[in-house]
Amino acid sequence: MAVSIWLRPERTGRGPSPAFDRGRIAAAGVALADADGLAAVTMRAVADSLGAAPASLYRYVATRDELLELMVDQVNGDVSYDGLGAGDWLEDLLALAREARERYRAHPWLLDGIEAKIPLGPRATDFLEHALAACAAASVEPGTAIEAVAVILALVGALTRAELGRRAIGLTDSERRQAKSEYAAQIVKAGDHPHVAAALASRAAEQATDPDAQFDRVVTRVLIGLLGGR
Amino acid sequence: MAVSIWLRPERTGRGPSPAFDRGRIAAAGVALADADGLAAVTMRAVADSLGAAPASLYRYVATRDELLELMVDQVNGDVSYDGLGAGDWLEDLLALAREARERYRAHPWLLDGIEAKIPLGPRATDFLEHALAACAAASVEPGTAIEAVAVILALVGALTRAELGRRAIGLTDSERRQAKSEYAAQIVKAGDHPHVAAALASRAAEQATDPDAQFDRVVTRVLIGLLGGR
DNA sequence: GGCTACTGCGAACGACGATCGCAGTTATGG
DNA sequence: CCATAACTGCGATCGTCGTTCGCAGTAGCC
Repeated sequence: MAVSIWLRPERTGRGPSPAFDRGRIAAAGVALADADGLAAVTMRAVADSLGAAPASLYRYVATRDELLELMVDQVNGDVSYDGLGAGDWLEDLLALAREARERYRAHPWLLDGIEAKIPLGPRATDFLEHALAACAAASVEPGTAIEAVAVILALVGALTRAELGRRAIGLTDSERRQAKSEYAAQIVKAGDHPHVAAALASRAAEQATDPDAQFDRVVTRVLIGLLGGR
Repeated sequence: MAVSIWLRPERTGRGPSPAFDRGRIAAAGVALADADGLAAVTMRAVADSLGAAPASLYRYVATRDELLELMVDQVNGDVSYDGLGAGDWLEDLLALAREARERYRAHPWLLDGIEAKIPLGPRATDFLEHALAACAAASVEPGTAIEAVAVILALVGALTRAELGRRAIGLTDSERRQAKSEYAAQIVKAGDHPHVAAALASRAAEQATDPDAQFDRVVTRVLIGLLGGR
């Protein structure tokens, strides 16, 4: 029950051939989100833009969240991997970063979230003030300081998210997490994506290592790299 | 019309004294979100947990999004700034990063978003595979490689978000963005938060500089710092 | 050719965010 | 001191949303 959409095969079998497929539905959703934001992606709107009835979508997608998952994956496909592996790794990663930036620029709704905008509430401003004061002590040019703080906050968010996600992959928490875990297992079994499989395996093994020490190490490295060595 | 909640004064004046205040409402929302996720934060649920009717909340908050804004700011207040400025800037920033991590750990819904979980769709796996291959070329230990990729993606997201936010602060886009801009102007005028004011001002001025070059510079620095120099 | 597993979908349900107007309450000003 | 004005909480309600159910039609399988 509630298995991940990537493990469920696309339509095949006995009845009449389906009018659409996951790709077309995802594309319709992406078009709506690009035009009017994530909130405009309602089941009715997607169905309308496809010339179908709302209820029909549920033949392809179990829930709206799955539709969003389809949209994210669709957008993740707009990446060119040409010319990778020719130069050094730094160039490769920079190129991938640029690709990711293009993705976010073209589809800003990917960044939609509760902390999406630059945080500017009163207490957030307090935090920002202290962080910028520390940056000033590092004699960072003020123009890039606020960028640096944004990087730090995103970095912390990513590490925390990774930490929470690690538990999700390792342990069987809720059903939904277990579904994700099953898909990860299938990636490992499939054999393509060897690096991803290795990372997932080592991630499960590394579960015992101290995440706090790793956190400090990563943050320190990034800060030194970003703001200059001591 | 549609002015930011931080510019609107909390209740005062003639009528009967209000039963709650923004702080209590925000706390109720945070409690619900901590317990059952962001989706559990409905106007009815918050009102119920406060012993009030749903319609009453709209005396304190114009919309549900404003309630979420209140919640985020409330949570941003759970930060200790003690001992800052004593050591060097690196220690200060690391301490602030740890504070932020505690915040995310205590309130995981802050990280809720469309790309919140570790992306594991088929096309996302392709991207991950290429990025991890580049990390392998840099001879990063596989356990931290996937962490590094998460950092890179978050970094790109933050920079892009900052880029989009920069336009929002500088230009008068929609009404909502303009409201944020007005609050930024008030921060500058108020005089406390001098570093934030300076950053906002320089950000407006720096609008003409090439964001792409800055992007490459920041990403390169972080990558070198994170994965080792060449 | 009948059985079976599919198809799209009309109609409906419950929950949600938000609005409106009303009765009650309190500070203010003449 | 009281009338007025500006607030209060809130019952009732509206439109929209995600989702479900059952039905009529269709295509492959034995």
